[in-house]
Amino acid sequence: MKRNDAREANRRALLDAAAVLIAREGGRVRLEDIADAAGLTTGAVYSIFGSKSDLLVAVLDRELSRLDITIDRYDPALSLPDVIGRYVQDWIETYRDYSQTQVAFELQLLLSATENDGLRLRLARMLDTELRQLAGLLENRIIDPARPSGRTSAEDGMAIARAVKAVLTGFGIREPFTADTASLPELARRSCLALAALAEPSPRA
Amino acid sequence: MKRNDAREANRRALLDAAAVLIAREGGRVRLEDIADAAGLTTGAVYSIFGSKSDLLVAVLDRELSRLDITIDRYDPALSLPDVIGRYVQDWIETYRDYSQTQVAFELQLLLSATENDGLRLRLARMLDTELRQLAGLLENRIIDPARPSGRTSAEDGMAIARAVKAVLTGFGIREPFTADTASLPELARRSCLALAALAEPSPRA
Amino acid sequence: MKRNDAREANRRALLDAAAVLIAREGGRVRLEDIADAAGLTTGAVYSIFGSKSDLLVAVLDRELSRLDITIDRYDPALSLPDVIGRYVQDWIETYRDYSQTQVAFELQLLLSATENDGLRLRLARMLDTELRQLAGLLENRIIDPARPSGRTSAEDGMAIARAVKAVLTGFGIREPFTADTASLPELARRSCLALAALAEPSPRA
Amino acid sequence: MKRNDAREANRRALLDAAAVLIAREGGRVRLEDIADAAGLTTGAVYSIFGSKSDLLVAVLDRELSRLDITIDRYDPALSLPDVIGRYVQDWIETYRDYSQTQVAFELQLLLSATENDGLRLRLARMLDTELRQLAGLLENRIIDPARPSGRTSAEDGMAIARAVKAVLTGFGIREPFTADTASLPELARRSCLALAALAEPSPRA
DNA sequence: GATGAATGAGTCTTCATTCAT
DNA sequence: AATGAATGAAGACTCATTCAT
Repeated sequence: MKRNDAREANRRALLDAAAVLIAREGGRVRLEDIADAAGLTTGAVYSIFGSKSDLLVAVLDRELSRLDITIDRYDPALSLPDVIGRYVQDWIETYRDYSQTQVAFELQLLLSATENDGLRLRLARMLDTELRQLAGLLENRIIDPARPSGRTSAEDGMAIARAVKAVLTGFGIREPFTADTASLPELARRSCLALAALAEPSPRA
Repeated sequence: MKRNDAREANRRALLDAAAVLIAREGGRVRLEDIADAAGLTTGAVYSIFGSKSDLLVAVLDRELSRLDITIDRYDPALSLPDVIGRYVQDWIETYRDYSQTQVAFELQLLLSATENDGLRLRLARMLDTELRQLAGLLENRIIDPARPSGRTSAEDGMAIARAVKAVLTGFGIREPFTADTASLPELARRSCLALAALAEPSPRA
Repeated sequence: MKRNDAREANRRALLDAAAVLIAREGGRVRLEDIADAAGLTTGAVYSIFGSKSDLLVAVLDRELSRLDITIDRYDPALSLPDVIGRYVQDWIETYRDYSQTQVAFELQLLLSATENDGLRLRLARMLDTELRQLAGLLENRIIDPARPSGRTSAEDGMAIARAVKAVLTGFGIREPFTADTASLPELARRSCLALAALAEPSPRA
Repeated sequence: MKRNDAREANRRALLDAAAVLIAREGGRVRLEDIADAAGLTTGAVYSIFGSKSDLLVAVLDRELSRLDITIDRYDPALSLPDVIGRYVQDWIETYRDYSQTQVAFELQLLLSATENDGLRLRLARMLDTELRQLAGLLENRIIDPARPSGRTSAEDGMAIARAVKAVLTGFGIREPFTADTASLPELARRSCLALAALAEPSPRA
C-alpha cells in the first residue's frame, strides 16, 4: 500500500510543481525544472504521465475541475444576478489562492494548447463541458427580482455563459500587462453583471 | 533610391508573411518558414530587423496601428452605444480580413510576449496606449439617447474600455476552441453593448 | 524444491520470450518487453540473469546447444556429402521451428555481440567450439563413395566447416532482404554440398 | 562556387567519417562522434543529410557503388571460374583498402537496416540490384575450359551469385569472431570457386 | 544587402539498472 | 525471489543566430 501512496504523492507533487511553473513560464517550461521542483527526475514524469504533453493535460484537467466543484452547489432559488455574482466571486477566489501571477494560469495552458494538436482537442472538449455547466447554472433563473415571472431561457443561459467566460478570460490574459491590477476584480464583477442584460431581448416579448 | 525601395519591399514582405504565420502557428513559428514565405532567407531577417524578437515586435506594432487609424475618425456626436457598436464592428472586420482563425492574431502575439521580457514591456505600453485611446473615445458620450443630459465620465470611459477590450480578447482567444463560431460576432457585439451599463452608477446620482 | 521449480520456470519463460523477441527485433529489444512477454518484470531478469547482456548470452547459449545435440548423433560411417547434407537439413529445420524470419536469429545475436565486449568474447569461444565440433564431424570421411580410399584430413574438415558455416550465416543474414525466400533452403543445401570440393586438393596426391 | 565546393567537401568528410565509425561500432555510432571525426557538428549532418538515418543510407549507397564500378569492366571472354576468381579478389581488395575491421562494414550496415524500416526497404532494393548485376556477370560463361560448349544459364548465374554473396557475407560477418584471420581470403576464394559446381546440373543434360 | 551553410545550446525522450517493499 | 517506481546517463533532433561569400 505504501508504494501506491508514494506514487500518488509524487503524482501530486508533479502536478503542483507544473501548475506553479506553467503559470510563471507557460507551456515552454523545461520538464527538468518541473521534476526538480517536485523533488524528482524527468524519468518520473514519463513513468507517471507518459509525456510532457500528457502532464500538461493532467494539470489542465485538475485545475478546471477545481472550479467545477464549487459550481455544483449553487442554490436553485438564486436570481440571475445573484448566480453571476457568486460565480465571478468563486472564479476570482479560486485563482487568488494560487499566487499573484497565477491569474493567467488557465490562459497559459490555453495557449500551449494552440501549439499542440493533441492538447487542442482535449481542451476544446473540456472548455465545452465547462461552458455547458455554467450555461445550465444560468438557465431558468429569475432575471429581475422585481418581475419574478421573467426567467432565462436555455439560449439566454448559453449566451451569457459564453460572454461571462470571455470577459473573465480576457481580463485574465490581459492582467500581466495591466497597470491598475487592484481594480480588476471589482471591474470583472460589474462587467459580468452587466452581461445579464443579454437575457432581456427574449423575455420582453 | 532603388536600394531603399527594395529593402522596404523586403521589410513589408517579411511583416506580411510573419503576420500570417504567427496567426496560424503562434510565436513559435520558425524564422525560416517566415523567410521562405516572404521569398527571402533567415539572414535577411537579421539584416532588416536584427532578431526574431524584433521582427515580432514590428509585426505587433503594425497590426495594432491598423486599428488606431480607424478609431481616430469617430464622430464626436455619436452616443455611447453607437460608438461601442462601431468599434466592435471595426475590430471584427479588421481581423476578418486576415483569415478565419486569425481573430486570435493579437492574442498569439500577446502570448508570445509573456515568454519574452523585452516584448512584454513594449506590449504593455502599447496596450495601455490603445486602452487610453478607446477610453477617450468613450468619454463624454450620451449614455442613453432618451436622456441626453447623462454623459460618460472619464472613469466610465476607462471602465467600459477595459471591459470591452477584455470581452473581445476573451472571445478571440477562445475562438479556436469554440464549436459555434458563426454566432460569435453577433454575440460579441451584443456583449459589448451590454457593457455600456457600466456607465450607469454615476449618472444615476 | 518448489521454489527452485518456480525459478526454473521463470528462467525458461524469459529465455523463450527473449528468443522470440530477439529474432524479431534484434539485440535492441527492450528488457521490459521481454519481461512482459514472459509474464514477469524487469526486476526478475536481474534476479535471475544479472543483466540484459547476461540474458542475451544465456539465450545464445541455449540456442547454439540445440544444434549441438543433433550433431552428436551422426553415424561415423556416413560419407562427406551425406554428413554435410544432414547437417544442413538439421540446421534449416532447427530454425524453421521458430518462425519465418527467425532464420536470422543466430545472426541477430551475433550482431548484438559486435556492440558488446563481454558478449563478443563469449561468442567467439562458442563459435570456435561449434566450429571444431563440425570440423570433427567432417574429418576422416569418405570424400567420394566411388573411391572409398580418399578420406578428409583434419585440415579439410576445418576448411569445409568454416565455409559451410559462412554460407549458412550468409544466407541467414541476407534472408530478410531476399525476394525469393522459398528457394533458399534448397540453394543452401546445394551450396554446402558444392563446398565438399574443398577437400579435393589434398586427396589428389 | 566556393560555397558549393565547401559543402561537397563537408559531405564527403561526413561520409568518410561515418564509414570508418560504422565499420568499427555499427549503426549505433553517436552522431556527434561522426561529426567530430569530420571536423563538423551534428547540426551539419542535419543540414546536409536531414537525419542520422539518411546519412546511413548515403554511406551505404556510396559503399555499394564502389564495388559496382569494378564489376562493370570484366572481359566477356573470361570463363566462369575466372570471373568468380576476379570478383572475389576485387571484393577482398575493396574492403582491405578501408581498414582491418572494415571487412564487416557492409554487414554492419546490413544489420542496422534490420532495426530501421526505412533503411530495410532501400537496402533490399540495393542488394537486389547488386545481385542481378553479379548474376548477369556469371551468365553465359564457359563452365569448364575443357568443354567450351557448356555455358551457364541465367538460372545458373543467379544461383551462383546468391551463393557467392552468401559466402562472402558469411565470412565477413564472422571475421571479427574468427581466430585464424590470415587464412580467410584464400579460403573465401576457394569456397567461391567450389560454388561454380552449382552450374553443372543443367549443362549435363 | 542578402545568402545559406554551419553552429551549438537547449530539450525531449528512451531504457538499462537500482532498490525499497 | 519478484516487483515496479524511480533514476540518470545517453542521444537524436530543433532552430535562432553567426559569418564568409
